[in-house]
Amino acid sequence: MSGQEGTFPSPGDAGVTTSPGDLFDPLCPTRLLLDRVGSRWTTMAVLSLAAADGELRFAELKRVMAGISPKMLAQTLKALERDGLVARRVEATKPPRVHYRLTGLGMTLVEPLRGLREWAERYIPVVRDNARAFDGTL
Amino acid sequence: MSGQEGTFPSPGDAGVTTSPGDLFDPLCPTRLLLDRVGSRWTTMAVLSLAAADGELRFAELKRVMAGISPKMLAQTLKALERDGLVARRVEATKPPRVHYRLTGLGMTLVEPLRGLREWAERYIPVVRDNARAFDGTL
DNA sequence: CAGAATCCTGCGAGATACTG
DNA sequence: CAGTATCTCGCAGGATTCTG
Repeated sequence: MSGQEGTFPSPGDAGVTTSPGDLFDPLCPTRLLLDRVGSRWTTMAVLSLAAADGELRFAELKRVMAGISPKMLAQTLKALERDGLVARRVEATKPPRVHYRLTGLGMTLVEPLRGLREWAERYIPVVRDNARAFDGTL
Repeated sequence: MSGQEGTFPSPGDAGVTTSPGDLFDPLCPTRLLLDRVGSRWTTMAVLSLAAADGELRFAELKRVMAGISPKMLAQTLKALERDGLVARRVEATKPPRVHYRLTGLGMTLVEPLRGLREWAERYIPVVRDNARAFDGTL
């Protein structure tokens, strides 16, 4: 767990692929992203940490992300840490306290996510109406 | 296959909150969005249709979305049509031709998606490096 | 408190074959 | 060509229990 923290890219280096069909390719960036962010828990964890605007402990996250099992939380956090999106800080007290926060990299993900979320809040009601209408006329 | 509500032991708090924690709530817009767009195929379909900038036929989509089974394609398209994101046009020829295109609503989704995609193309390499480094120092 | 280990289950999703 | 119908299997993900 060395410094995957400050490991920022040269913003200049470009994408690998640009055609959408490559989503099928396991190496396609967008596919890789979806493999991670496609999960509810991952997204929720990032959004929760972003909302906290600082650190949250395991139990706090567990409370905020109502309904998540400790297993899934640990798993989700580990994946995020592995990817360098979340940083883990252990306080070596007798009952250990572990704090999680978004890394700089993790924070860059918040904006695109917010875009999705804004879309959802604006249009999902329409989508629900569509779906109901569609079902009604079946 | 109509309503899938009630699967959750909704906790006592009946909140109309907008905090990210609501992703747990089956009614949360963002959750609903993730349930749809979280899937690779759905995203790929929208992106493919957006890239085509017009209509695509079933077989064309099948070709573009390499590797998808007819079942998954039909399923994905039906869901998108149900949500009003994609429009279906049937040409009643002897071998029927069916065309799909994004609706106006569907097009509004492209931008947020593009945001995600740009993030992916810029940062996924970093993420991969982080993951490899993380695994290496395990 | 933070997590690891274990068991169990539903259904997401692929492959295949068939029909209008 | 544009789908539907079936079967199967993997594994995500929930509940539960245990430990440092």
